[in-house]
Amino acid sequence: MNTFEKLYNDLKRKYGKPGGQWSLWCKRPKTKSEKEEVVIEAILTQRANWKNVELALNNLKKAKINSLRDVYNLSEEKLAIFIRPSGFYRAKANYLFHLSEFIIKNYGSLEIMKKVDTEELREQLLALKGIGPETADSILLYALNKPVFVIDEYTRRLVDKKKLAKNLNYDFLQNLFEKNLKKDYRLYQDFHALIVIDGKSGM
DNA sequence: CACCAGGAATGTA
DNA sequence: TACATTCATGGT
Repeated sequence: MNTFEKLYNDLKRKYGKPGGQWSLWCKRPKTKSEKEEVVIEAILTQRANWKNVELALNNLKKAKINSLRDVYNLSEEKLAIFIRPSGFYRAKANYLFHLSEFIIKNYGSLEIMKKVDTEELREQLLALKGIGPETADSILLYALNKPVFVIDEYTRRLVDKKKLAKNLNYDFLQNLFEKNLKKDYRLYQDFHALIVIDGKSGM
């Protein structure tokens, strides 16, 4: 067992199955609706406190906006009002609207989108405004069950602290984790969640 | 009251 | 390539 597999086992032993905010993202299998919720949350959670994401999500649910198609049928202005608590709301409304438009118009559903090659999907997502590597990979991993390892600030801190690498570049770290782990989306989902949970628990 | 959270785009040198 | 700034709300 290598360093990365050991690290996963340690975190798993310490925190168990990822809960709280992660119970949905790490749920398997997810319903169609749950996958779409993950896509929406992937945008809302950018540089935001999860509590604020929940407030925004509740606003959407109260307004019966539960799908990407619902989002696409809204105006950006109305969307912005609902997601206001998540911060950067004008920018996020714009990002989320265009992401929904992209998925609905090009694929119609996440189930059909999932059939496309992972690298191609990643390129397409990265071409959209407001979607960088972490958000793109979060959507691929948690909404489409594609085996791509998500890198974030907590991952960088952990890699730095454990001295697993000196280069903290996104693509480098992603490749580092992927080449040292079994290519399994379930492992990637839980591992990344545990890294964030561990990072937030102080220390 | 100051600080900051699952980022990403834009501007400057 | 490498930083600095901007976007914004609500929790602590």
